[in-house]
Amino acid sequence: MFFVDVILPIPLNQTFTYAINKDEAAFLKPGMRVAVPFGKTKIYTAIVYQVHDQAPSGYETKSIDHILDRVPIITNVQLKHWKWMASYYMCSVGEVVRAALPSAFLLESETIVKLVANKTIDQETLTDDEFLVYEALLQQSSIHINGIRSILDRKNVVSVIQKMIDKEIVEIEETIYEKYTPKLKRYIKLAPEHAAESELKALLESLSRAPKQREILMTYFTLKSQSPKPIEATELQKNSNASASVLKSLVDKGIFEEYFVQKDRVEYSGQSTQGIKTLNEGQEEAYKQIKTSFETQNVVLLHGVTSSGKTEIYAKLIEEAMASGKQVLYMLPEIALTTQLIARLQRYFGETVAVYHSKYSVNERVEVWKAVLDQRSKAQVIVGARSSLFLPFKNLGLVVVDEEHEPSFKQYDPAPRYNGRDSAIVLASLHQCKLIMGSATPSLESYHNAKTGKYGLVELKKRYGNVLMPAIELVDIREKSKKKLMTGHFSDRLLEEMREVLKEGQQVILFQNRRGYSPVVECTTCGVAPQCPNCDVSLTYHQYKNQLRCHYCGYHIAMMLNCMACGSQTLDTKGFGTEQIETELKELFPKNKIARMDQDTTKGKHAYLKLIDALENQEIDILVGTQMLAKGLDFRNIGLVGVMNADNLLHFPDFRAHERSFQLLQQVSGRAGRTEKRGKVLIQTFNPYHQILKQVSVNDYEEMSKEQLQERYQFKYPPFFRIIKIEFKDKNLTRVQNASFWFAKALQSKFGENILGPEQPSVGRVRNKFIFNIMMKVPPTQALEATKKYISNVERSFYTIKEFVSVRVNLDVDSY
DNA sequence: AGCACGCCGACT
DNA sequence: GTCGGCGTGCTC
Repeated sequence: MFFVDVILPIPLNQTFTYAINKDEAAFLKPGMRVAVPFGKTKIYTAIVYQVHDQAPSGYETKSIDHILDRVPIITNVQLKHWKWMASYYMCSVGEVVRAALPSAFLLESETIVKLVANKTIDQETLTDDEFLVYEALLQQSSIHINGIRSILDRKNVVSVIQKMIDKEIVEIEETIYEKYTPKLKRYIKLAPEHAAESELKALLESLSRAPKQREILMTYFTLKSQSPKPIEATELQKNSNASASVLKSLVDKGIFEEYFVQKDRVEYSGQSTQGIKTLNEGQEEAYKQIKTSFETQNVVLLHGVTSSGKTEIYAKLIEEAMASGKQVLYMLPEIALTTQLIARLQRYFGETVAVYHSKYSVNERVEVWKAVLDQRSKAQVIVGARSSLFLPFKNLGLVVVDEEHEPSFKQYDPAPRYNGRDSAIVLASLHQCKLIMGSATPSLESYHNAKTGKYGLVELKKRYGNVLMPAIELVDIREKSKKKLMTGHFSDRLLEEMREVLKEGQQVILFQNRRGYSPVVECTTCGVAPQCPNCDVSLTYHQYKNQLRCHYCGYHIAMMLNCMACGSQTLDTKGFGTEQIETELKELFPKNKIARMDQDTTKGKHAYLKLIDALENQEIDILVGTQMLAKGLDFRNIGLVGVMNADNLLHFPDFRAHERSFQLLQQVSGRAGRTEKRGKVLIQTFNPYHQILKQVSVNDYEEMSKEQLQERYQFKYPPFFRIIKIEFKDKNLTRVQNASFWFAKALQSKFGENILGPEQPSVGRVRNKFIFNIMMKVPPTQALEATKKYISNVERSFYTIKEFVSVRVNLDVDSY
């Protein structure tokens, strides 16, 4: 008897054991997929973890349904890495698998309904619903359960089908189908019986009365003589100017044969068009330092000011890793925002660059996966967002983590709540390769790690081409408004500078942070603001659709005319988002072209690119935008960057608010003046004496980090203490309250004052579920393993309490 | 997490 | 009297 332990993509922290026969046992290897029955009805895709002959006790094993792969699609290193992630981030391996595999690899069974064969049915005995199903099945032979839902136009169709099963009219079947459909290219060749030279003349004569077909045939021979490569159907059609039907008739006649070859979607057909730029002196020096550092360190932090040319240094390192035939992973925070960078890498490395991230279609992702697995040269360099670290690398030679400080490397909502940068470090160590991370404003954790010798540290303080850092000026808008020098949200200084820059034909970027400060609608009579019915937040106003929307659950309604509370028509849009700035700008600068970049205007697939292009082609004079503007955009002609209001950044209730503000302001400032002319940055604030703003204005990262790290130390925050967040969710307020207090008490008995809360977060209810959080600070001396184990134990006894079984507990390790 | 089983209120 | 609400418990 043989058995296989498999991992199922579900949040249960265990493997499941199935029976297999001897042949299967010899064939199955860890990392292959099998389809297994699970529970009463479902069939799931599972990952083989190990094959053995130890019969489990205590339950009957089921047999596997069938094998889905011929070779493992997951490597042993991946399984190791995923196990580490599951244990470090306190989730099940199944949850990691779910996040890691392209969904096309994880098929689930679907219920299919069919008529029972050869049965006469007395239609009189059917109810209306049953008749509809019956009639539909006469047409289509089998229907998907969702299809029946739409036929009957109701959600609960199971009972109807159950009745029909009882009456023996229909039967059901669980089938899994392959979601992945490789894209095929159609090729044409001459049928073998006509291939002989002697046949040719006869063939052409036979077509004398079909000039179009003859034409195609002639074109075929022309193409064939030009190059020996296979001839594509579309190519043939295009060259002979024929329609698809003419070609088809030749195929039907048996003169041509068509055949299909799998085409890979993800290909960049271009060659590398230019070598890597020669490094300048500063870059060369940094490069050498990195190399030296790599001799003793596995991780090196490259701290280089904005526009200092970090990418070229990465490129040089990548080139080197590639030269020894190794794979390279280049991780970025938000791939959609970096088309510029991808284009650059493709110029350097041509078709060896493949892009991978969650917004690609499932099929594209499967193809990249397979290309990496087979170590194909066209996926030697992978550029991707955090999920690209799940790819099946076999021969990883270098990992680059660009914009290392970006918060979007952390996944918050569904488990695994992992940090892409940190997980990449573990990945690199499993592959015994080096990792270079870079940023203009490193995260304090990484900087601290570098300063204390855990990572190597290389600094690059000069901008490329010795362009000067922009001049940063703080504008006190409290004083300005006292002196009546504000026009809407614009100070006289900002307007002055804008006019100046525009006059010189340069462009302006205005930055309006939205987080925590949205355009809320309020009634000026009774002071009531419309709330989301499902979440504890005010709805925000979206001008371009004239809607009120909830950022948390997506709820939206049309903007009302009358206040819902008092009925008066005195609703006013308060606060100021990008829309309002845009409106003001249109009045202030009627002659200039103004555009806006935020979640609203970049919804469509290419909307973002269009905006970037327009900005690059100088079709936009002033661009107003949110956070998005801060991320790695490289424009030549920005003379001025204006920050509308720096205060709402600084006052965000989070221990990282100061660090984040510094990073954001520094990054936005970096958009200004990337050419010879020195750029200018104006930061409007109510509090120009704030430490962080002063540090931003003189570019003093060093001072900022020193001061912030001191505070972190004093208040027991990372990088000195770890933070584990425990989140409780339930639709009953009292229940979550009780649950979180119970949990906190259990932890306090062991960890005392290092347990904070429970507290209701600033948005206390989302999608009709109430939320409470406990924060746990883990001192550096406290063993992390043991701490996690303790939490798990508390969680286990927590769930034995009846009242709490419905409460969801989410653990978030390093929740920052 | 799903998903089926099972026990109580509002309709034919 | 049924339908269908969601509490409870299990999945190799």
